[in-house]
Amino acid sequence: MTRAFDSHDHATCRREALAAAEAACAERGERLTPVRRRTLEILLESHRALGAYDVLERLREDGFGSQPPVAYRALSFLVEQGLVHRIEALQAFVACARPGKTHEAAFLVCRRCRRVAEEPLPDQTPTTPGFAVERRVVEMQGLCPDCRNGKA
Amino acid sequence: MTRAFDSHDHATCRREALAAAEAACAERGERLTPVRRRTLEILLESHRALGAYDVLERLREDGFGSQPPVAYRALSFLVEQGLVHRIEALQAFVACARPGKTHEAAFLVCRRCRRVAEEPLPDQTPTTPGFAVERRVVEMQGLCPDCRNGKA
DNA sequence: TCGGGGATGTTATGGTATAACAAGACGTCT
DNA sequence: AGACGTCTTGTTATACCATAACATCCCCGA
Repeated sequence: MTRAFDSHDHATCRREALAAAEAACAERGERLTPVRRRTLEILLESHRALGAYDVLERLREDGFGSQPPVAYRALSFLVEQGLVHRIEALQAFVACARPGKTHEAAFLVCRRCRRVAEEPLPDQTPTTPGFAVERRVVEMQGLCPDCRNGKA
Repeated sequence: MTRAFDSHDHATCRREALAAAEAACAERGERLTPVRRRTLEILLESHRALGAYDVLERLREDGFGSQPPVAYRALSFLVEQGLVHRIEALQAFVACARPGKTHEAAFLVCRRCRRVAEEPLPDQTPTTPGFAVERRVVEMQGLCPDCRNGKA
């Protein structure tokens, strides 16, 4: 499922992700309201990480509120539901490649095109006795195949 | 060397780290100027991550410049030299626990007290064919032993 | 002693994020 | 239907994080 860097049928990819998101929310009794849904759609248009203000601009164009909390709230909701991930090193957000269940993942982040692929996180990650790990941030920054070849 | 969460002789810990930093700079022909040295000392006072503006305030009190670039430039230099690490998830900086050679590390980051321990990074981290990893960000967020016990 | 490069300082500005409050939508209980 | 509580959306205002651009200074080598 590291489709971010591979050519694939993106229309289907998007449609499936949206359907999975709807199913996940329904199952949990959470509401995928218009702003939230549109925010997810915006992120699903590409496998790229977008800043909150990029998302906000798109939402404003679509007639939603134009102030930062509008975008941050929708993004927070989607992150809580595991439908979107925050890429710490970019301070940006990317749609989840495997929605449906909340999960942790490692990310391959292209510094040039900002596309992000998701990989499974090893069971074992470094720790030290007595430290209670709550969240694991694993991000590999570098160049994706296309950007290495100057294709993108 | 995960001393951040253990009691230890911190005066010695600090002194050794500073000596190692001086040695590293000397060897490379880099200049550990007064602002840079003071910035490192400030971070070495604790094993906690400090924001750039916290550092700046301390520098200003000590008679250095009071504008953000003063702190950011010193921090950038120290990060380049491997004497300080940036914690992406906190947008903050912590003195390196093993100065002397530039290296990558995994970090255990306490969300309550902001103390940070450094652990070796596994040789193997997730990737995908064709992706050229340039930098690895591995940060475990959670609660340190003291904060779990309400001690700190 | 005259450049020249690097370091330091400034002003100004831009990007990221949240607190606090007002108003609206919606289910539900009576 | 109407009253209530909760969740959601929207606003204003503000705080925090970061860097571009330019002036000055300092030190070293020619």
